[in-house]
Amino acid sequence: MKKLSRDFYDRDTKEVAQELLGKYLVHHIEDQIRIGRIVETEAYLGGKDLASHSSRGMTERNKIMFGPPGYAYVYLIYGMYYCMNTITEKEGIGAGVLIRALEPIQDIEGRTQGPGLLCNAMGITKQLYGHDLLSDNFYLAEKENDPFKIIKRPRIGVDYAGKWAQKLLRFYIKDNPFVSKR
DNA sequence: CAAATGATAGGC
DNA sequence: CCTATCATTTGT
Repeated sequence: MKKLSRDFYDRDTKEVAQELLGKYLVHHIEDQIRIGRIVETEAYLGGKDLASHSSRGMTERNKIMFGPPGYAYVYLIYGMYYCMNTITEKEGIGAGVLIRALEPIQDIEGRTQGPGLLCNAMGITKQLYGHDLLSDNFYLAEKENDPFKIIKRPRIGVDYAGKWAQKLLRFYIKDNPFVSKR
């Protein structure tokens, strides 16, 4: 499988979010290789996007978002679940793409239809915070040639973000059963 | 609909 | 320093 290059992430966040659909998330754990196909993403912009952690400036938690593209931003939410993002665009922007759902491909146990569940099933924890996605044990890989239709919807669970909550920054593969409900 | 559960951002 | 809040999930 072909690893995605740094250049892939160094582009407009909305484009990266859409093109991430269908690609593979690969995590080597000891002698296992866990692989999931990305079926749902959300774009989190830098600057004024109130739904993004980066909208209130750089903090101890989100500073990795302001770094160079192609790194993982993993954080704990609601005290019990991890969420994983990939950093996009140039250093200093603070943008990224949240991986919301995966289709299990290999060595995956449990459900993957939701940001918290998928991290659990993939074995993603905060030890992968700031991890380079071009490394050998944790990376994203190119998709096979199989076409699908992309649906655009408002993001989920970000009602507090005012008008930003209604923007069409959530993307998923049409008719894929592994996309999260709601 | 509410609880579980802990890091953290922002107010004091 | 304190505490309301949160890019969630599950069960009643």
